[in-house]
Amino acid sequence: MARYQVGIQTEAKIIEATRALLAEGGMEAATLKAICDRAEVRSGSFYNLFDSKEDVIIHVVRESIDAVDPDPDHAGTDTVNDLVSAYIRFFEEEPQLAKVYVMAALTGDSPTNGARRRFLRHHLRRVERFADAMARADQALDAEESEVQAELLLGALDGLAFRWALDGDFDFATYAELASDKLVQVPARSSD
Amino acid sequence: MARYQVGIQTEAKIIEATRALLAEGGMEAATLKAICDRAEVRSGSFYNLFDSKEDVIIHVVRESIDAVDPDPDHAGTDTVNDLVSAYIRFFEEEPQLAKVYVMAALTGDSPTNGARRRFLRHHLRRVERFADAMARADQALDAEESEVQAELLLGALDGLAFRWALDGDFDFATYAELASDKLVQVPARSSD
DNA sequence: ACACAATTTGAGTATACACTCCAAGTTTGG
DNA sequence: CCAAACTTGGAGTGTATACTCAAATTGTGT
Repeated sequence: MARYQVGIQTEAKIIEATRALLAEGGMEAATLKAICDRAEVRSGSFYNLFDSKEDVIIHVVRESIDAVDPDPDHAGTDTVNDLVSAYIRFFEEEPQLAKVYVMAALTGDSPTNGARRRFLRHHLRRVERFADAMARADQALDAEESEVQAELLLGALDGLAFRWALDGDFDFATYAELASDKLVQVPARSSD
Repeated sequence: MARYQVGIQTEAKIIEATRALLAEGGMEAATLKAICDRAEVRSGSFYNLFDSKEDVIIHVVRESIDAVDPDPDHAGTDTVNDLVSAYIRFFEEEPQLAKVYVMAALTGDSPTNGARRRFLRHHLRRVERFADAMARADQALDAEESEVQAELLLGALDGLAFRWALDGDFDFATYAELASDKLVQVPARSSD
Protein backbone atom coordinates (compact mmCIF):
# COMPACT_ATOMS: atom_id res chain seq x y z
CA MET A 1 0.00 0.00 0.00
CA ALA A 2 1.09 3.53 -0.68
CA ARG A 3 2.23 6.01 1.91
CA TYR A 4 -0.31 7.71 4.14
CA GLN A 5 -0.78 11.47 4.02
CA VAL A 6 -0.11 11.76 7.72
CA GLY A 7 3.28 10.14 7.29
CA ILE A 8 4.22 12.54 4.52
CA GLN A 9 3.22 15.48 6.68
CA THR A 10 5.23 14.16 9.59
CA GLU A 11 8.24 13.85 7.32
CA ALA A 12 7.79 17.48 6.25
CA LYS A 13 7.48 18.61 9.86
CA ILE A 14 10.71 16.84 10.77
CA ILE A 15 12.58 18.33 7.83
CA GLU A 16 11.32 21.82 8.60
CA ALA A 17 12.27 21.47 12.27
CA THR A 18 15.75 20.27 11.33
CA ARG A 19 16.22 23.14 8.90
CA ALA A 20 15.22 25.72 11.50
CA LEU A 21 17.48 24.22 14.14
CA LEU A 22 20.46 24.04 11.80
CA ALA A 23 19.95 27.64 10.76
CA GLU A 24 19.64 28.84 14.33
CA GLY A 25 22.36 26.91 16.08
CA GLY A 26 24.21 24.82 13.55
CA MET A 27 25.02 21.18 13.90
CA GLU A 28 25.18 21.06 17.64
CA ALA A 29 21.66 22.42 18.04
CA ALA A 30 20.15 19.72 15.86
CA THR A 31 19.94 16.92 18.40
CA LEU A 32 17.38 14.20 17.95
CA LYS A 33 15.43 15.40 20.95
CA ALA A 34 15.43 18.99 19.71
CA ILE A 35 14.27 17.92 16.26
CA CYS A 36 11.50 15.70 17.64
CA ASP A 37 10.34 18.30 20.17
CA ARG A 38 10.18 20.99 17.51
CA ALA A 39 8.37 18.74 15.05
CA GLU A 40 6.04 17.54 17.82
CA VAL A 41 6.86 13.95 17.07
CA ARG A 42 8.21 11.08 19.14
CA SER A 43 11.52 9.46 18.32
CA GLY A 44 9.81 6.27 17.16
CA SER A 45 8.04 8.18 14.40
CA PHE A 46 11.31 9.77 13.44
CA TYR A 47 12.94 6.39 12.96
CA ASN A 48 9.93 5.10 11.10
CA LEU A 49 10.64 7.74 8.44
CA PHE A 50 14.41 8.16 8.54
CA ASP A 51 17.19 5.66 9.02
CA SER A 52 19.26 8.02 11.11
CA LYS A 53 19.66 11.60 12.21
CA GLU A 54 22.32 12.01 9.57
CA ASP A 55 19.66 11.27 6.93
CA VAL A 56 17.59 14.37 7.66
CA ILE A 57 20.60 16.55 8.12
CA ILE A 58 22.08 15.55 4.79
CA HIS A 59 18.69 16.11 3.20
CA VAL A 60 18.54 19.66 4.54
CA VAL A 61 22.17 20.44 3.78
CA ARG A 62 21.83 19.20 0.21
CA GLU A 63 18.70 21.29 -0.17
CA SER A 64 20.62 24.36 0.94
CA ILE A 65 23.48 23.59 -1.41
CA ASP A 66 21.12 23.12 -4.33
CA ALA A 67 19.37 26.38 -3.52
CA VAL A 68 22.56 28.35 -4.17
CA ASP A 69 22.71 27.11 -7.75
CA PRO A 70 21.01 29.40 -10.28
CA ASP A 71 21.20 26.90 -13.13
CA PRO A 72 21.32 23.31 -11.94
CA ASP A 73 21.26 22.01 -15.52
CA HIS A 74 24.50 23.80 -16.21
CA ALA A 75 23.38 25.13 -19.57
CA GLY A 76 26.62 27.10 -19.68
CA THR A 77 25.08 30.44 -20.55
CA ASP A 78 25.47 32.20 -17.21
CA THR A 79 27.90 35.07 -16.77
CA VAL A 80 30.10 35.63 -13.74
CA ASN A 81 27.70 38.35 -12.76
CA ASP A 82 24.79 35.93 -12.88
CA LEU A 83 26.64 33.54 -10.63
CA VAL A 84 27.62 36.20 -8.12
CA SER A 85 24.11 37.64 -8.16
CA ALA A 86 22.67 34.20 -7.53
CA TYR A 87 24.97 33.77 -4.57
CA ILE A 88 23.94 37.14 -3.15
CA ARG A 89 20.27 36.54 -3.83
CA PHE A 90 20.51 33.24 -2.01
CA PHE A 91 21.69 35.02 1.12
CA GLU A 92 19.03 37.70 0.84
CA GLU A 93 16.04 35.56 -0.02
CA GLU A 94 16.81 32.37 1.84
CA PRO A 95 18.79 33.49 4.85
CA GLN A 96 17.78 30.39 6.75
CA LEU A 97 19.02 28.01 4.09
CA ALA A 98 22.06 30.21 3.59
CA LYS A 99 22.88 29.89 7.23
CA VAL A 100 22.53 26.13 7.01
CA TYR A 101 24.85 26.23 4.03
CA VAL A 102 27.57 27.99 5.97
CA MET A 103 26.86 26.35 9.32
CA ALA A 104 27.15 22.88 7.83
CA ALA A 105 30.72 23.64 6.90
CA LEU A 106 31.31 25.58 10.10
CA THR A 107 30.18 23.19 12.77
CA GLY A 108 31.45 19.78 13.64
CA ASP A 109 30.00 16.38 14.44
CA SER A 110 30.37 13.08 12.71
CA PRO A 111 27.43 13.71 10.36
CA THR A 112 28.98 17.05 9.49
CA ASN A 113 32.13 15.49 8.21
CA GLY A 114 29.95 14.09 5.47
CA ALA A 115 28.44 17.53 5.07
CA ARG A 116 31.88 19.07 4.98
CA ARG A 117 33.08 16.74 2.25
CA ARG A 118 29.90 17.53 0.36
CA PHE A 119 30.63 21.20 0.79
CA LEU A 120 34.11 20.82 -0.67
CA ARG A 121 32.85 18.81 -3.62
CA HIS A 122 30.19 21.41 -4.29
CA HIS A 123 32.77 24.14 -3.97
CA LEU A 124 34.95 22.51 -6.62
CA ARG A 125 31.99 22.23 -8.99
CA ARG A 126 31.22 25.87 -8.47
CA VAL A 127 34.81 26.82 -9.16
CA GLU A 128 34.44 25.10 -12.52
CA ARG A 129 31.27 27.07 -13.24
CA PHE A 130 32.85 30.37 -12.36
CA ALA A 131 35.95 29.55 -14.34
CA ASP A 132 33.87 28.66 -17.39
CA ALA A 133 31.96 31.91 -17.19
CA MET A 134 35.19 33.85 -16.83
CA ALA A 135 36.81 32.14 -19.78
CA ARG A 136 33.73 32.85 -21.87
CA ALA A 137 33.81 36.54 -20.95
CA ASP A 138 37.51 37.03 -21.61
CA GLN A 139 39.06 35.06 -24.44
CA ALA A 140 42.54 36.11 -23.34
CA LEU A 141 42.16 34.01 -20.19
CA ASP A 142 43.46 30.47 -20.46
CA ALA A 143 41.98 27.59 -18.51
CA GLU A 144 44.41 27.78 -15.63
CA GLU A 145 44.16 31.52 -15.19
CA SER A 146 40.40 31.46 -15.09
CA GLU A 147 40.44 28.65 -12.56
CA VAL A 148 42.76 30.63 -10.31
CA GLN A 149 40.54 33.68 -10.61
CA ALA A 150 37.52 31.57 -9.84
CA GLU A 151 39.10 30.07 -6.73
CA LEU A 152 40.03 33.53 -5.62
CA LEU A 153 36.56 34.99 -6.09
CA LEU A 154 34.82 32.05 -4.47
CA GLY A 155 37.31 32.03 -1.62
CA ALA A 156 36.49 35.66 -1.00
CA LEU A 157 32.74 35.08 -1.27
CA ASP A 158 32.86 32.14 1.10
CA GLY A 159 34.98 34.15 3.52
CA LEU A 160 32.45 36.96 3.49
CA ALA A 161 29.63 34.45 3.93
CA PHE A 162 31.53 33.00 6.86
CA ARG A 163 31.84 36.50 8.28
CA TRP A 164 28.10 36.97 7.90
CA ALA A 165 27.42 33.70 9.69
CA LEU A 166 29.49 34.92 12.64
CA ASP A 167 27.66 38.24 12.70
CA GLY A 168 24.27 38.58 11.03
CA ASP A 169 24.59 42.37 10.82
CA PHE A 170 27.42 42.13 8.35
CA ASP A 171 26.34 43.47 4.96
CA PHE A 172 27.20 40.47 2.86
CA ALA A 173 25.65 41.67 -0.41
CA THR A 174 27.62 44.91 -0.60
CA TYR A 175 30.93 43.26 0.16
CA ALA A 176 30.22 40.39 -2.22
CA GLU A 177 29.64 42.85 -5.07
CA LEU A 178 32.77 44.75 -4.18
CA ALA A 179 34.81 41.57 -4.15
CA SER A 180 33.41 40.59 -7.51
CA ASP A 181 34.23 43.99 -9.00
CA LYS A 182 37.80 43.96 -7.78
CA LEU A 183 38.64 40.33 -8.34
CA VAL A 184 36.99 39.67 -11.67
CA GLN A 185 37.67 42.69 -13.81
CA VAL A 186 40.58 42.06 -16.09
CA PRO A 187 43.38 44.34 -14.99
CA ALA A 188 43.99 46.96 -17.65
CA ARG A 189 47.22 45.84 -19.22
CA SER A 190 49.06 49.04 -18.38
CA SER A 191 52.58 48.53 -19.66
CA ASP A 192 54.02 45.20 -20.70
CA MET B 1 54.51 26.43 48.69
CA ALA B 2 55.27 26.76 45.04
CA ARG B 3 54.08 24.44 42.29
CA TYR B 4 55.81 21.10 41.83
CA GLN B 5 57.85 20.48 38.70
CA VAL B 6 55.94 17.32 37.91
CA GLY B 7 52.66 19.22 37.88
CA ILE B 8 54.03 21.83 35.52
CA GLN B 9 55.17 19.11 33.15
CA THR B 10 51.80 17.41 33.28
CA GLU B 11 50.13 20.69 32.46
CA ALA B 12 52.40 21.11 29.44
CA LYS B 13 51.64 17.58 28.27
CA ILE B 14 47.90 18.23 28.48
CA ILE B 15 48.17 21.49 26.55
CA GLU B 16 50.28 19.89 23.86
CA ALA B 17 47.86 16.98 23.53
CA THR B 18 44.92 19.36 23.24
CA ARG B 19 46.67 21.42 20.60
CA ALA B 20 47.45 18.35 18.51
CA LEU B 21 43.92 17.02 18.78
CA LEU B 22 42.36 20.36 17.86
CA ALA B 23 44.63 20.67 14.86
CA GLU B 24 43.91 17.16 13.67
CA GLY B 25 40.20 16.87 14.21
CA GLY B 26 38.89 20.17 15.49
CA MET B 27 36.64 20.61 18.45
CA GLU B 28 34.92 17.28 18.25
CA ALA B 29 38.18 15.35 18.44
CA ALA B 30 39.23 17.06 21.65
CA THR B 31 37.25 14.97 24.11
CA LEU B 32 38.44 14.67 27.67
CA LYS B 33 39.27 11.02 27.18
CA ALA B 34 41.23 11.75 23.99
CA ILE B 35 43.16 14.54 25.68
CA CYS B 36 43.99 12.42 28.73
CA ASP B 37 44.94 9.38 26.66
CA ARG B 38 47.24 11.43 24.46
CA ALA B 39 48.81 13.20 27.40
CA GLU B 40 49.12 9.88 29.25
CA VAL B 41 47.35 11.30 32.25
CA ARG B 42 44.22 10.30 34.17
CA SER B 43 41.21 12.55 34.42
CA GLY B 44 41.89 13.22 38.11
CA SER B 45 45.20 14.83 37.22
CA PHE B 46 43.50 16.83 34.51
CA TYR B 47 41.02 18.31 36.95
CA ASN B 48 43.72 18.95 39.47
CA LEU B 49 45.30 21.33 36.97
CA PHE B 50 42.34 22.71 35.03
CA ASP B 51 38.86 23.70 36.12
CA SER B 52 37.25 22.35 32.98
CA LYS B 53 37.90 21.11 29.48
CA GLU B 54 36.94 24.53 28.21
CA ASP B 55 39.91 25.96 30.11
CA VAL B 56 42.55 24.11 28.10
CA ILE B 57 40.74 24.64 24.84
CA ILE B 58 40.50 28.36 25.36
CA HIS B 59 44.15 28.41 26.33
CA VAL B 60 45.15 26.71 23.08
CA VAL B 61 42.78 28.73 20.92
CA ARG B 62 44.01 31.99 22.41
CA GLU B 63 47.56 30.86 21.81
CA SER B 64 46.75 30.25 18.14
CA ILE B 65 45.05 33.61 17.80
CA ASP B 66 48.01 35.39 19.37
CA ALA B 67 50.39 33.56 17.05
CA VAL B 68 48.78 35.16 13.99
CA ASP B 69 49.63 38.63 15.25
CA PRO B 70 52.97 39.97 13.98
CA ASP B 71 53.00 42.96 16.29
CA PRO B 72 50.99 42.45 19.46
CA ASP B 73 52.01 45.85 20.79
CA HIS B 74 50.35 47.54 17.86
CA ALA B 75 53.19 49.96 17.30
CA GLY B 76 51.39 51.12 14.19
CA THR B 77 54.33 50.87 11.84
CA ASP B 78 53.35 47.78 9.87
CA THR B 79 52.29 47.98 6.27
CA VAL B 80 49.45 46.02 4.69
CA ASN B 81 52.09 43.84 3.14
CA ASP B 82 53.60 43.10 6.55
CA LEU B 83 50.21 42.08 7.87
CA VAL B 84 49.40 39.86 4.92
CA SER B 85 52.87 38.33 5.04
CA ALA B 86 52.47 37.61 8.74
CA TYR B 87 49.17 35.88 8.05
CA ILE B 88 50.75 33.77 5.32
CA ARG B 89 53.81 33.01 7.40
CA PHE B 90 51.58 31.87 10.22
CA PHE B 91 50.02 29.26 7.96
CA GLU B 92 53.35 28.14 6.60
CA GLU B 93 55.34 27.99 9.81
CA GLU B 94 52.70 26.98 12.31
CA PRO B 95 50.28 24.87 10.31
CA GLN B 96 49.12 23.12 13.45
CA LEU B 97 48.24 26.31 15.27
CA ALA B 98 46.81 27.73 12.07
CA LYS B 99 44.52 24.78 11.80
CA VAL B 100 43.43 25.27 15.38
CA TYR B 101 42.77 28.90 14.54
CA VAL B 102 40.45 28.01 11.68
CA MET B 103 39.01 24.87 13.26
CA ALA B 104 38.00 26.72 16.40
CA ALA B 105 35.75 28.92 14.34
CA LEU B 106 34.75 26.06 12.09
CA THR B 107 33.65 23.42 14.52
CA GLY B 108 30.92 23.56 17.08
CA ASP B 109 30.42 22.66 20.71
CA SER B 110 29.43 24.77 23.64
CA PRO B 111 33.02 25.73 24.46
CA THR B 112 33.45 26.76 20.85
CA ASN B 113 30.76 29.36 21.00
CA GLY B 114 33.10 31.17 23.32
CA ALA B 115 35.88 30.50 20.87
CA ARG B 116 33.71 31.76 18.03
CA ARG B 117 32.93 35.01 19.81
CA ARG B 118 36.62 35.34 20.53
CA PHE B 119 37.33 34.79 16.86
CA LEU B 120 34.92 37.57 15.83
CA ARG B 121 36.37 39.99 18.35
CA HIS B 122 39.86 39.23 17.14
CA HIS B 123 38.70 39.62 13.56
CA LEU B 124 37.37 43.09 14.27
CA ARG B 125 40.64 44.11 15.89
CA ARG B 126 42.51 42.88 12.84
CA VAL B 127 40.22 44.80 10.53
CA GLU B 128 41.22 47.93 12.43
CA ARG B 129 44.90 47.09 12.00
CA PHE B 130 44.55 46.50 8.29
CA ALA B 131 42.46 49.63 7.86
CA ASP B 132 45.08 51.72 9.68
CA ALA B 133 47.84 50.37 7.50
CA MET B 134 45.81 51.05 4.38
CA ALA B 135 45.02 54.60 5.41
CA ARG B 136 48.69 55.21 6.16
CA ALA B 137 49.68 53.94 2.73
CA ASP B 138 47.12 55.91 0.79
CA GLN B 139 46.21 59.35 2.09
CA ALA B 140 43.31 59.60 -0.36
CA LEU B 141 41.52 56.84 1.56
CA ASP B 142 39.18 58.06 4.26
CA ALA B 143 38.47 56.04 7.39
CA GLU B 144 35.35 54.37 6.06
CA GLU B 145 36.87 53.41 2.73
CA SER B 146 39.89 51.84 4.34
CA GLU B 147 37.71 49.91 6.75
CA VAL B 148 35.66 48.55 3.86
CA GLN B 149 38.83 47.55 2.02
CA ALA B 150 40.18 45.90 5.15
CA GLU B 151 36.99 43.90 5.69
CA LEU B 152 37.16 42.83 2.09
CA LEU B 153 40.76 41.70 2.22
CA LEU B 154 40.37 39.91 5.53
CA GLY B 155 37.15 38.30 4.37
CA ALA B 156 39.00 36.96 1.37
CA LEU B 157 41.97 35.78 3.45
CA ASP B 158 39.72 34.04 5.96
CA GLY B 159 37.78 32.44 3.12
CA LEU B 160 40.98 31.11 1.61
CA ALA B 161 42.12 29.89 5.02
CA PHE B 162 38.79 28.16 5.40
CA ARG B 163 39.32 26.58 2.01
CA TRP B 164 42.73 25.37 3.16
CA ALA B 165 41.23 23.89 6.31
CA LEU B 166 38.81 21.88 4.17
CA ASP B 167 41.58 20.69 1.90
CA GLY B 168 45.18 20.80 3.06
CA ASP B 169 46.49 20.63 -0.49
CA PHE B 170 45.11 24.05 -1.30
CA ASP B 171 47.94 26.52 -1.89
CA PHE B 172 46.93 29.13 0.61
CA ALA B 173 50.00 31.35 0.33
CA THR B 174 49.77 31.91 -3.40
CA TYR B 175 46.09 32.74 -3.32
CA ALA B 176 46.50 34.98 -0.29
CA GLU B 177 49.13 37.01 -2.11
CA LEU B 178 46.98 37.22 -5.19
CA ALA B 179 44.03 38.41 -3.15
CA SER B 180 46.16 41.02 -1.49
CA ASP B 181 47.46 42.28 -4.84
CA LYS B 182 44.02 42.60 -6.35
CA LEU B 183 42.12 43.90 -3.37
CA VAL B 184 44.58 46.35 -1.93
CA GLN B 185 46.06 48.17 -4.85
CA VAL B 186 44.32 51.48 -5.37
CA PRO B 187 42.43 51.25 -8.64
CA ALA B 188 44.01 53.58 -11.18
CA ARG B 189 41.49 56.38 -11.42
CA SER B 190 40.86 55.89 -15.12
CA SER B 191 38.23 58.50 -15.96
CA ASP B 192 36.15 60.36 -13.43
C1' DA C 1 -17.49 -2.04 8.02
C1' DC C 2 -13.52 -4.55 7.49
C1' DA C 3 -8.83 -5.95 6.94
C1' DC C 4 -4.45 -4.73 7.24
C1' DA C 5 -0.65 -1.84 6.21
C1' DA C 6 1.24 2.46 7.77
C1' DT C 7 2.11 5.11 11.55
C1' DT C 8 2.70 6.50 16.39
C1' DT C 9 3.95 5.95 20.98
C1' DG C 10 7.02 5.98 24.91
C1' DA C 11 9.56 3.29 27.75
C1' DG C 12 13.89 1.21 27.27
C1' DT C 13 19.00 0.25 25.63
C1' DA C 14 23.66 1.22 25.00
C1' DT C 15 27.15 4.40 24.85
C1' DA C 16 29.79 8.56 25.43
C1' DC C 17 30.59 12.49 27.73
C1' DA C 18 32.38 15.94 31.33
C1' DC C 19 33.30 15.86 35.77
C1' DT C 20 33.95 14.24 41.11
C1' DC C 21 36.07 12.15 44.88
C1' DC C 22 39.46 10.49 47.87
C1' DA C 23 42.84 7.21 49.29
C1' DA C 24 47.48 6.50 48.13
C1' DG C 25 51.62 8.25 46.43
C1' DT C 26 55.19 11.91 45.49
C1' DT C 27 57.70 16.28 45.96
C1' DT C 28 59.34 19.91 48.48
C1' DG C 29 61.09 23.26 52.09
C1' DG C 30 62.76 23.42 56.53
C1' DC D 1 63.73 13.10 57.64
C1' DC D 2 59.37 14.92 58.55
C1' DA D 3 55.15 16.95 57.64
C1' DA D 4 52.58 19.74 54.71
C1' DA D 5 51.37 20.62 50.13
C1' DC D 6 50.80 18.90 45.92
C1' DT D 7 49.77 15.26 42.48
C1' DT D 8 47.88 10.92 40.84
C1' DG D 9 45.00 6.85 39.70
C1' DG D 10 40.84 5.08 38.66
C1' DA D 11 36.39 3.77 39.98
C1' DG D 12 32.14 6.15 40.10
C1' DT D 13 28.29 9.91 39.16
C1' DG D 14 24.97 12.14 36.51
C1' DT D 15 23.40 13.48 32.20
C1' DA D 16 22.80 13.57 27.28
C1' DT D 17 23.03 11.32 23.22
C1' DA D 18 21.36 8.32 19.12
C1' DC D 19 18.66 4.65 18.42
C1' DT D 20 15.22 0.22 19.17
C1' DC D 21 11.06 -2.29 19.70
C1' DA D 22 6.56 -4.25 20.65
C1' DA D 23 2.17 -2.91 21.35
C1' DA D 24 -1.52 0.43 20.40
C1' DT D 25 -3.61 3.44 17.18
C1' DT D 26 -4.83 5.39 12.88
C1' DG D 27 -5.58 5.78 7.72
C1' DT D 28 -7.08 3.80 3.42
C1' DG D 29 -8.78 0.83 -0.35
C1' DT D 30 -12.36 -2.28 -0.95
